[in-house]
Amino acid sequence: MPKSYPAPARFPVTVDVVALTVRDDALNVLLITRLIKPFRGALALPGGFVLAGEDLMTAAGRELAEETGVEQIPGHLEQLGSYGPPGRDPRGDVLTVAHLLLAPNFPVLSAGSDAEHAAWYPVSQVLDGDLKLAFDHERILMDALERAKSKLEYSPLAAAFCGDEFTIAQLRAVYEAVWDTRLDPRNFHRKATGTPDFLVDTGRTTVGDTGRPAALYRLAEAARSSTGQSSRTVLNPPLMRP
Amino acid sequence: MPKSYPAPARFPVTVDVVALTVRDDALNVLLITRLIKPFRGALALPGGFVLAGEDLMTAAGRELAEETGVEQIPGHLEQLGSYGPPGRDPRGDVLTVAHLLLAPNFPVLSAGSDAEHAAWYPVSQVLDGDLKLAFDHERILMDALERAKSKLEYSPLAAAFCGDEFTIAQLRAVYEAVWDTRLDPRNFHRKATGTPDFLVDTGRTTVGDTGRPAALYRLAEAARSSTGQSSRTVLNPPLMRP
DNA sequence: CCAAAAGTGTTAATGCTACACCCATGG
DNA sequence: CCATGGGTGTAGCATTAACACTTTTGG
Repeated sequence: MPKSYPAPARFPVTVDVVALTVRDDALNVLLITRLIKPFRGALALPGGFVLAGEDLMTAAGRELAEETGVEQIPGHLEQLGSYGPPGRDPRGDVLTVAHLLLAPNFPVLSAGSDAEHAAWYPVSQVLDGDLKLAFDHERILMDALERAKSKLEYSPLAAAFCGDEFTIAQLRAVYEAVWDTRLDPRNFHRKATGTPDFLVDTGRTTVGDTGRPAALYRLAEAARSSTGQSSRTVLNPPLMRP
Repeated sequence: MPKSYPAPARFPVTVDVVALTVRDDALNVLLITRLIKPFRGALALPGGFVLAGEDLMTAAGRELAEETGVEQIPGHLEQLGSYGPPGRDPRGDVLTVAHLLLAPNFPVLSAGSDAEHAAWYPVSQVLDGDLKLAFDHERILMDALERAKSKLEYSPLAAAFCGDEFTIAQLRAVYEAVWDTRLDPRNFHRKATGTPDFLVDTGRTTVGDTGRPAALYRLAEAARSSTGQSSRTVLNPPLMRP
């Protein structure tokens, strides 16, 4: 921070959140319909301005909560990267710090007309060009998707898409949705259960479903704590995309 | 960017650069000695304020050039992540966007007394606690190290530490320095040369060195273009840390 | 010829893919 | 007892780690 001659410019800083979940075996992203000035009526990532003295992660969680009506956001939140400032907001130089949320399929409150309307949209519709996003949010979404895909390979974060307890098949559905591939159920089962420090058997099973009941698993403690921005690979060997 | 009621705070934004290189088989980081107010006399990462209308990556390159005296920075520059704002700068809320430079061992101009003095320092000295860094720069360095380590596994970026042409042994020295391990020269050779779209033989060899001359390689074109923030793994299968 | 570093061959262990097969439940 | 999905076994193939060995230079 030296060289003080050029006046240190000050920038408005926003946080945006790419919230991903798996619904009906498809990857979905949380989008809001903008009600105000730039890109009014268009779809955009939820987000908003960082307040003075506020932590980035806190701001991301707060904005998400405000716009979905959910107090406690479930899942795994991490920083994705920063974009801008120049040329991404018609109002001027705005720096945005994008975040990535991997979450179970939580219900979004259909807010009243005075708030932004938030809803889940299949990612495929954005990729197909059926849905256009405001600002540079499509680029941010692309980066988020790539990050999510690669995270599943070497981290236990697929479980962040599931609830506290889940079956191997549900976990496999996450991989299949995010990677957009089919995986062999038998081999996936072995690899998931055979990976050390990944899953623990709760001893309980599903009931009432068709077919044989599936064992319920929980994330291992060692895997739970991999919450820091930089944490060493837990999945060893990694699960690789075909 | 909705909910305009809380006045959008404006933040000074800085870019910091973690420049890493390999010198004498050890990983080194570029640090400056601060000449001004906060943490005066302490070591810090090179960096400075982003100017209005300036791109983040451009700002990082500019600051690095200003503080090292080198016009064209060689190597691979990418964004690492953003830190703050609260509680990291005694002067107030400052947001910093950290960057990571993987570069060959380029000479740093010992600047005159009116500029910050930049020099390479062994990373091990920082890790051992022999060197203390200003602000939260030690944390940023830690994140950078983890990023660099994991990048070597699945990307061809180890070559960014070498010049345009290099031997397999030089490339191996990079892996050994960054990962702080020893690798079997024979197996490494096969893996590096056998990985598709990674290295191309220039047909030329080293001369004058002790022992058998080594073949000189260059990064393959396909690997060169993996400059985007999100680019699919090129090294397949990855080189894994022992 | 010797030392030193580059590069190749070989083998045993491991891991992965594909698929046959059995298990446990609901209807 | 049949359909449906959960879960296990296994054979063939690919990859790896460890190390013996050959090659090519300088002294």
